[in-house]
Amino acid sequence: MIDSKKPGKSACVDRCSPCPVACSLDLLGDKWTLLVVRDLLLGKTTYTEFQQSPEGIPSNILAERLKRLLAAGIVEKSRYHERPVRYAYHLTEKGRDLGPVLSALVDWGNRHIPGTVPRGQIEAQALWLSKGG
Amino acid sequence: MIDSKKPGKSACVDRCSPCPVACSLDLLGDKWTLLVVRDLLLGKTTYTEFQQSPEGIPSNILAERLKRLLAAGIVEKSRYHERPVRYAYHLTEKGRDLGPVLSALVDWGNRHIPGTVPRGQIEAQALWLSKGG
DNA sequence: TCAGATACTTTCAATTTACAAGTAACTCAT
DNA sequence: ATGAGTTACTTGTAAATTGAAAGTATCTGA
Repeated sequence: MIDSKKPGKSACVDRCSPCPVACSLDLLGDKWTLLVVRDLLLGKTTYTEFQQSPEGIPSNILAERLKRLLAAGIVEKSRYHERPVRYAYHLTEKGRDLGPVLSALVDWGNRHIPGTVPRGQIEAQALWLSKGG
Repeated sequence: MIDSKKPGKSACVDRCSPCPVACSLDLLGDKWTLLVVRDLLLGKTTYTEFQQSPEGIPSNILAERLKRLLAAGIVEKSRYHERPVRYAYHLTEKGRDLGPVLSALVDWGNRHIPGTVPRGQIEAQALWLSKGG
């Protein structure tokens, strides 16, 4: 493993609210971060795989988000191949614990946004959804 | 009720991904939107109440987010008093269905961000959490 | 008539994002 | 051994979004 997290005794960095929702959103509240987590939960591991997702995350944003998730202890990075150097990203336990959040978003989207691919079809690909909700 | 939603046959406006997570995040994926939903779930109803939350949402952002939530059919607005005109915002069923998403964020925050106020203490104020998770 | 409350809107500097292109290290085919 | 291709990024820059502050409109009550 290459990067590590700092324990940090107290909570909310940006906003200094005591609310767990506010604190979580400081880290996760944007259009891209949870999509990277989704990809990781779906079993993707490399920079290129994340880039190839249908939403088309910009490269600089992806790099920045991976750094933040790494710093937050939500993902970890490892070299899975030397010469040429290749990296794999994986969720930590903290990251896997976001399963229920993603799961709730899938359910809400399925119920209220017509045309979204149903939970069952995602389940076929993913491991987390079966136990996530 | 003052504003209304358009049904709209298909789904994802911005990104045109079929993923329910991506579509949900197009609407909800930022630092403030879900905090307004949280306040609504906690029983707050007026513009001023939202502004008074400890996170201190900027006034222009609040106005814009309320418009978006209104347009998306997540909240509805009503006059609860004439002369002086006073407005109350409430969640629609679509909005109340975000309860599990917020609930999952509370659980994740409580588990992984030290110093956040525990679910039990929020439950005391809110109705949604007891059945939301 | 004048301070105070509610519900916003406007202005503008600063930050963030998106898009495109570039870089560095290495492989493999010719 | 040269040159195209792959992976994993970084850099530059224009455009969009945000944040902080101030302003506007309407009404109340002293």
